Amino acid sequence: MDAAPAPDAGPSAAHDPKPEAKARRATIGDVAERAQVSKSAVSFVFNGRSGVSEAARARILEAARELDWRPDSRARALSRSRAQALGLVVRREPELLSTDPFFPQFVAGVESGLSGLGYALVLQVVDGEETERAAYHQFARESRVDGVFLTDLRADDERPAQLDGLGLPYVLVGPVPPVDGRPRPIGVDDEAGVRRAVRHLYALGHRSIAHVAGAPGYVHSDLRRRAWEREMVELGLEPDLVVVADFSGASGARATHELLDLPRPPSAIVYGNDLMAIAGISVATERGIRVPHDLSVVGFDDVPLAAFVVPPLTTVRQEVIEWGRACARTLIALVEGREPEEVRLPPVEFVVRGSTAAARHRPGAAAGR
Amino acid sequence: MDAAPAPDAGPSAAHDPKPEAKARRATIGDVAERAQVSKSAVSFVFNGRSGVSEAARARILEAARELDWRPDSRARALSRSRAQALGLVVRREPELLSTDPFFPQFVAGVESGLSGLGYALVLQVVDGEETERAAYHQFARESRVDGVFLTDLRADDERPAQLDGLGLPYVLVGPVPPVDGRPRPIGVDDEAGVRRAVRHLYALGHRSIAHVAGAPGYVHSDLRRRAWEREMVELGLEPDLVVVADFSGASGARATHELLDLPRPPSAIVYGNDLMAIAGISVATERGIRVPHDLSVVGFDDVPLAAFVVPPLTTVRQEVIEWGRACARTLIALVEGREPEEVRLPPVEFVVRGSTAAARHRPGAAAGR
DNA sequence: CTGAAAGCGCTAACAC
DNA sequence: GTGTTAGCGCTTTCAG
Repeated sequence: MDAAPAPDAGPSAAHDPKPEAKARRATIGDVAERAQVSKSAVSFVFNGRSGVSEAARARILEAARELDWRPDSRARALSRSRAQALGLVVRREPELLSTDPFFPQFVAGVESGLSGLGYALVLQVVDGEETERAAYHQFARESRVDGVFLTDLRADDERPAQLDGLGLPYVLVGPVPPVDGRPRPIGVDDEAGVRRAVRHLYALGHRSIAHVAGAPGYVHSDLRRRAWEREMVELGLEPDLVVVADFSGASGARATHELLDLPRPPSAIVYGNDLMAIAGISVATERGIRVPHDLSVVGFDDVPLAAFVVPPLTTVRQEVIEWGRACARTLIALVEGREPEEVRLPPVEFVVRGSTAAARHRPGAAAGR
Repeated sequence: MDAAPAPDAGPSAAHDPKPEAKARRATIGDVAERAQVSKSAVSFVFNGRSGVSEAARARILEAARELDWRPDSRARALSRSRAQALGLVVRREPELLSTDPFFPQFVAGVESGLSGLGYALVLQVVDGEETERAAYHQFARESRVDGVFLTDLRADDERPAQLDGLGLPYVLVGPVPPVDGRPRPIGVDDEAGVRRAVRHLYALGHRSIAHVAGAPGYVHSDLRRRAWEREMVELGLEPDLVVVADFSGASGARATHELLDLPRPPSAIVYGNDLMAIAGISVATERGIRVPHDLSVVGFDDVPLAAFVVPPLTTVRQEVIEWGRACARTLIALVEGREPEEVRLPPVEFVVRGSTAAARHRPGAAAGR
């Protein structure tokens, strides 16, 4: 208590970051001066433009290093009329947020696509349609970002039209059917994954294969459901055992009960995601139905836990990180007015683990022919 | 091939957002003109400062609405010398990224704390120490953000010192012991959760309680481990059964094998997180050891799946969203030079499910006394 | 209470 | 090749 006006007053959570290093941050002018060149020369060097002699260039780089100077992103953004940032608006129900394997992986992929290109990723989490719309509006009107990723597309999604109106470039992320006049969507082939799952079960002798669908209205839920339907039909089976759930564990449990309560329960279930599948296994086990002996189960996503539940989950895996990277690169090309490279993503992978097995012949079950 | 220089050339994923609406975005000048006032009047209104008559104020708001104008964040950032953005650098190994329930929830919480305050969240995912350091450096030197969240603190973490050097404000996120001269950390009481888990098992008659620790070097891993140790000692038990893992499912499985291979395997295991615990259950089951009949298991995190595995996992839950919100508010106060409010987070919750049960008296097991 | 004017730090024409 | 200069759109003194 002897240091008079103590610079650090009070036991707060605050942290005052000016011990004395409040020395004005270097600017492009300082660098130019130190390197004996004009500001534009410095600018040119840091923007990869020609027109600076090798000698000057070396001095500039050296001066910048000595001053630890980097172009101020705010000033740069203002004068280039570009934010140098890309936006991602995530709309999620609380329960799904921390379960969804997509979001973190996608973000990681996007980052790796952005890396070194001078773009930042601006994230916004919203909880409803209204706030979602407002988020895009704000991104655009405040020039926070130069473009956005559109994920979790819904049937009749209004966001593409909204963004067109706002003049904000975007990439459609997901297994979305292309629409003329719209940017081509970037996504993996969910359909192929589901079809392989159904065929796999068929090959194991299953003829009564149910589907627990994800939240309706989302393109990826509906697509997975239709893929199941189509494959069933192609195999000559009736696609009648479907329960609509919402991707949550609770809904998966509920749907499973519903299916198992049927007079003729299915011998296999294809779930719209792993979370529902794992909940389904839990429900079956609880009811004394052994997986995979009495019931085969397939998930979708291949969450890291999938390999560690009992029994290990047979599921469909996508390379989400790769996917995010491709989206980032495409969006950058887009906002910079360049032609994006053709995107070619690895196909989905069908991962067979312990939750699927040969169908047991149950008397009374709808066996083949 | 007849439309000469077609404005939309090629079947690309690109999307050109200028159908004609390239109408120059409104600026503060347009609003001022329309409202018959000066630019500063508009600025004052949008910054909540007094000095504008009610009439003028109303006209300004009306004009802004008509023009759909919002202050340009880039220009505002430049003139206020503030980015109006907060940064989060996430360093994660690929496998853990999509499993970790913390990250998405924390982000959601931060967003809800930011909401309406005009700050954006800038995210960066990095994969190593070097890129991590570079990320903070870049955030600071380019003035991308006004402050950052520091998560996943490590013992002897160099980031606080780095950020002090860079003059970038931060909040420490986690169950970190406070250090004088540093901003007070914001976190929940991991220790209490682990201690409750151990006491719970003790009350069930377990005397041989092992711990599978998370990645060493992280404050939260070490804290959980020490909490287990301390509680064991207080209960008069020997804290000798500990295996160091790394939070991944694979490591949890390995650690579990190791413990079960012991001549006198534990009757209960407290894991550093749910993922390892679930992998542990899987391993035990595989080996013919029934959970909870032969082995009790406790996790940490309460991932959404925890309730749906077989058996449902007894675990410790934290209110991560609430936590993120508090961090956001504190950091904003910090960067704005205000005194942050005292943070009071809800205590951890111990969730008892089906993976713990009374200890079975095994002959030869180290029973009480 | 209102208006004019000087920046914020950088980019990009445009002369030299 | 290199330097000069005028903005980018907003905030914020400082006169009126």
